[in-house]
Amino acid sequence: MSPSGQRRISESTVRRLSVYLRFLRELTRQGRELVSSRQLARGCGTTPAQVRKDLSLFGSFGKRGRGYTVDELRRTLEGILGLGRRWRVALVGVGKIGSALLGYQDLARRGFDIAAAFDSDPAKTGQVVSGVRLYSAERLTEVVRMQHIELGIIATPPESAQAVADELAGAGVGAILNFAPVEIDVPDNVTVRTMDVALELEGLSFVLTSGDRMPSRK
Amino acid sequence: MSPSGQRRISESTVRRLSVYLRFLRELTRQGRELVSSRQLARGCGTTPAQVRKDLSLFGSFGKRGRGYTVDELRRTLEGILGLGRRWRVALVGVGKIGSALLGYQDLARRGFDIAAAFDSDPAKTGQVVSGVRLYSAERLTEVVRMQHIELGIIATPPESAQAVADELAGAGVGAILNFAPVEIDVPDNVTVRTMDVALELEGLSFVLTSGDRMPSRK
DNA sequence: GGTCGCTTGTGAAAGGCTTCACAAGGCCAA
DNA sequence: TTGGCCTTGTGAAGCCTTTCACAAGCGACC
Ligand SMILES: NC(=O)c1ccc[n+]([C@@H]2O[C@H](COP(=O)([O-])OP(=O)(O)OC[C@H]3O[C@@H](n4cnc5c(N)ncnc54)[C@H](O)[C@@H]3O)[C@@H](O)[C@H]2O)c1
Ligand SMILES: NC(=O)c1ccc[n+]([C@@H]2O[C@H](COP(=O)([O-])OP(=O)(O)OC[C@H]3O[C@@H](n4cnc5c(N)ncnc54)[C@H](O)[C@@H]3O)[C@@H](O)[C@H]2O)c1
Repeated sequence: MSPSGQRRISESTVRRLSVYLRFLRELTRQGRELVSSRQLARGCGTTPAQVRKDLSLFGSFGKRGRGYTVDELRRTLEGILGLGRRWRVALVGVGKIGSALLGYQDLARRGFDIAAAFDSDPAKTGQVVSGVRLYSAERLTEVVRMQHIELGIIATPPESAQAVADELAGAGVGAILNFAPVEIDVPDNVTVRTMDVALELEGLSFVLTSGDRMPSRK
Repeated sequence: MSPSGQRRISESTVRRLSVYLRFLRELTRQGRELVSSRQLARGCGTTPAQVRKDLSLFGSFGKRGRGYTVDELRRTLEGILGLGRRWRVALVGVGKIGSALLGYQDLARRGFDIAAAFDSDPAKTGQVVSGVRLYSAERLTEVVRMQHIELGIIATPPESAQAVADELAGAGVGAILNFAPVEIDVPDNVTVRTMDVALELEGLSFVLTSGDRMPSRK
């Protein structure tokens, strides 16, 4: 899929590719057949040149004078992002946010199956919620290994997050999405991304405060 | 707080400032008094030079040979980020994720009070959940104006997100945190940040796929 | 007071990302 | 076939961010 083996792709490019993909899926639903870099840019909050540059890092997918075939580009992006398969995900911590995620169908729609959930609260284990079995946290390593789970989501209180991350990493998980508002350390062969709601709000607070109702963003 | 009026501060800097702040609060809880740029960097996943450069955009807060005073730097960052006050937030959409957010105490702890929540489902309105009154979505503009709410959180299905954003913007909200996995358009005087869980997972999928599972260990 | 070890603040260099600008190519109508 | 119009793909330029490297400042101890 990527033409020249090892080009370093920036995180911002990858993020934009995901946004393009999200938009392309919407266009597919709408039955649109072709899309230009300009339209893509408009729908994704970026510029046409940026769209073309992002895509050109992986190959030539468009037709001059015409644009891109929605369906073809969608499949191409899925390939680039590694979405030509389904991913098995472990959810750790089935409290308020964990339960919401368990019932969140968009994850499965986009290729991520929560294969098992874990909680340290004995009252919760054993249940099946949204079709997912809830295991005791003690069985994490065992079940993750058995089910060849490659992604983990941490939805426990911050105090437990590091310990959970250690266990996920030890069990062979390659990447972790962390909802606990703390920085966590993992070995170099594991990737962590932290989503912190209040931190995002703080960013908005800064924008409103330093106040220059800025030229928006691109 | 910012020494020279209008320097443009990048989004990545602001994000790191929030991370530093989060870490400083933890150090405060631990009773630490001083912290160096190196320790800050270690705890926040960045480099000492980056920490110093970020802070230097706003002034000189440390003491050579010693480091930074935890408490002082914490308050300084709160000031820079506009957290020297509390923010009133409207939550729109009280479903699975909206309910989780209503019960999420970290928001209030970090300065963001959900002052009102809105849902289009008549069965939900009128209730008080986690101390927050649930209004009919029809009253959004009215209540947002009345209560001088400046921030909005969108937690409705993606189909409604744009309409809700329009209404929030029209009601005077200056910034929006959007949980619906769609790009939304707003006037230039409004800032939107979208949090898309599956999009983050896609980023992890890319990393695992393009897979130079790094040389890792030393 | 003087020396030593440590850390900040900051110009300058390096590196990376985005924007520009345009040649090349596709489509269509005449 | 030709001309007009449109869009891609891409080197190069421009801009921005990160990293480097070091003078200067601080505290401690002799
Ligand atoms: N509630 C929200 O809307 C929200 C939003 C974003 C992030 N978060 C973060 O997500 C995390 C969970 O928040 P919550 O509101 O769902 O809390 P919660 O208390 O409702 O749920 C936490 C769950 O984790 C379980 N748990 C605790 N330690 C565990 C361990 N070691 N292993 C397995 N399970 C364990 C608990 O039994 C509980 O069920 C927190 O870090 C919070 O900051 C919450
Ligand atoms: N469930 C999750 O874990 C999760 C996580 C991240 C993002 N999201 C996103 O958050 C949004 C909500 O997801 P959910 O799972 O909570 O769905 P949900 O169906 O449980 O809740 C949606 C709520 O929004 C209300 N609503 C619909 N239209 C409205 C309108 N115009 N005004 C006010 N309220 C309206 C509905 O009555 C319902 O209560 C979706 O966009 C989803 O993609 C969900």
